[in-house]
Amino acid sequence: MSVKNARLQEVARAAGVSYITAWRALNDPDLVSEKTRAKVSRAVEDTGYLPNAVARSLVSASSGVIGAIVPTLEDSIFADTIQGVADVLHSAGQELLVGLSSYDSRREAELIRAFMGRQIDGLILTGRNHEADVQRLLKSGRAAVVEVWDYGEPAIDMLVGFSNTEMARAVTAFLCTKGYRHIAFVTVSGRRRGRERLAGYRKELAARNLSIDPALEITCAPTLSGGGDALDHLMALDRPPDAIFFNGDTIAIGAHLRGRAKGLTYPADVALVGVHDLEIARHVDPPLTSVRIPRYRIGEQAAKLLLARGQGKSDAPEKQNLGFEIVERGTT
Amino acid sequence: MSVKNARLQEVARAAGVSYITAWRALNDPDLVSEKTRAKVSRAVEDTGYLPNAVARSLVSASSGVIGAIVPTLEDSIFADTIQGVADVLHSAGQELLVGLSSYDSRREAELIRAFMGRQIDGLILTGRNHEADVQRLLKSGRAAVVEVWDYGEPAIDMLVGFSNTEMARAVTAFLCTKGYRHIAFVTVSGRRRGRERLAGYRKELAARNLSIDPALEITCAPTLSGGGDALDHLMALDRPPDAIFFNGDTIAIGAHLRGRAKGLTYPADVALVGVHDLEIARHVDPPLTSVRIPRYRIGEQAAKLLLARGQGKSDAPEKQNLGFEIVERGTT
DNA sequence: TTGAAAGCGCTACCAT
DNA sequence: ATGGTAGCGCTTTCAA
Repeated sequence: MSVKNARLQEVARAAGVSYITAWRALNDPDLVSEKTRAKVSRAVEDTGYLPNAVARSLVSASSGVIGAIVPTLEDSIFADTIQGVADVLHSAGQELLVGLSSYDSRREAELIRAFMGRQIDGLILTGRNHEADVQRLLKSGRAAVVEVWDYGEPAIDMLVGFSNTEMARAVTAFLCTKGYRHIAFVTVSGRRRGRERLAGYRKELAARNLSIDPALEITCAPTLSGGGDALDHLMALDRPPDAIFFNGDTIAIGAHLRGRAKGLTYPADVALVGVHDLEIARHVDPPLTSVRIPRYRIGEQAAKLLLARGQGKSDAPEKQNLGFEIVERGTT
Repeated sequence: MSVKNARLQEVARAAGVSYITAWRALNDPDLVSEKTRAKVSRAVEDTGYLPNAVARSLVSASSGVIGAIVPTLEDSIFADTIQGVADVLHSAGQELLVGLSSYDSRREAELIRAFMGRQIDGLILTGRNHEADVQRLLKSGRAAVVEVWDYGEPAIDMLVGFSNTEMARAVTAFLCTKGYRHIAFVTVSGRRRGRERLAGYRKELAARNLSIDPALEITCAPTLSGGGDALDHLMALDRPPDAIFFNGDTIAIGAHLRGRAKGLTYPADVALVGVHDLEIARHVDPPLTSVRIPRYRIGEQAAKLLLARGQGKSDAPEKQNLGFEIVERGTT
């Protein structure tokens, strides 16, 4: 059963040509006569030869592999980004090594080291917060690095995303403009991005001289139920919010459905905003106001930057702020 | 900026020991004196040495990498399986190469060849339908293979999943038992799994002497809107169905929301069943009857089989039927 | 406990 | 148009 792969040497023997000729027939066919080429490709068929990309990587010091590290694939958010990366890499014949950090920067660091040891050509990292130990490695230039999802300073090298702080400010400003004054902010526990957005929310309230009420800043589980629970909690306060900014559509939709079941009306009883603009946001009743984030494009662009860098097209650090868009619907 | 990685030779020099001693200090530390070990690990620090896993793979003929090919990450279905795979592999220090086939078996074949050329230790494939050209390669034993998601015959080697045909039969039988007699089946266009399930649905209807009405077998887009459109279409028929079996919760939920907006009542006007038991199924009103599929566990088990095979723990083909469970809720 | 050297399969540079 | 060979960085076998 377990058969060792034929090497190019075997192919050459089977074709009755020298090793180097067989090599050229495959890698530089113009330098080889028609007849020889035919013999070699028959021999390839017969032997079931498949080039050993590991040996190639060793000598060429470039692996044709890109690494991408995201926190999780369990919500579709980062999965969409990975899909974008994979689609671009496929067209360039590059492979994709995926690492899941579970929002743990130590685990991320392990993955970075493991990937670097495999001579990856490029690395895509989620966020700009990485363990101190790996900073030197990341900046060593052994692999091109793109940080994604969080546009800001400082960056290791290339950067593709949008500003979380700006986004949270913009949403808060939007709600204020609509007349809401007592705005809650709900985030998923233990995630850094939530903290950055919280800062934006606070900044905007401060800029408008609105008070920051700690009772309105809460966390919940990253599920529909979690969002529902957050809504229950907030609406039971002595002074419930008139608007709730959910840091994610999943929890926003969870709240929406829970509230509807309890007889709440949006936005009369309370206004709701989510983030990500998942398809479901358009399909609940009333549809959910949300923020469109270019999840797939972030991945696409990151991969394109890596490919361009690989071809030496650019050596200057590239930074792309892809922005976001508030999509106003019935819940506000 | 771009600095070449230190080789073990440099480390040895910096530590003032021979190459092989440095090697042993890192890979077989018991064979080396305490003092030497300390010197070497200091030298590793100083040089920023990171072992070259590519060179290791070349000589050891084993890469420490597993490949997994799924159709897409765009619905969370396969993303959950990948997450399961990654979680298991992480604990074993193996890396994960991900390939997305877009439901295209030629693209899958390309990915298989590319992955095999990289000397992967194991390969996880979605489904049992693979291009003829790669069958030989898959059976060559160069990498351990697990097919996932579709339990049945024949299999290349190992197998983890559940029977699509049985699942569709069981759902159809469940609906018949509840008294429904005019059951529609909605599947997403162009996906093989849908066809297998269609066969199960037909088989069960035939077994009960219920007529198979081609007008009730339709396809739709893989979105909430697609499901809504399917509902509209079916309910506008001269003789609309009394129950609809949606091959996926996304389209089922889309139909559910569309129907509610039009004033339909479930199950009085029509019964709905989905597949996958996404969290949202429990949160719509009335909650959606669905089929629980062990998506994450499929990935976990597949990875575990691969690891066990790698350690030579088993060489017999392993097949695991993880089953499914109909979760009855308010829409039936 | 330490050392020397062959070789994994390929690419690239030297030839003829 | 075809051929020989050094060497990528590591693991492993044989020796001391």
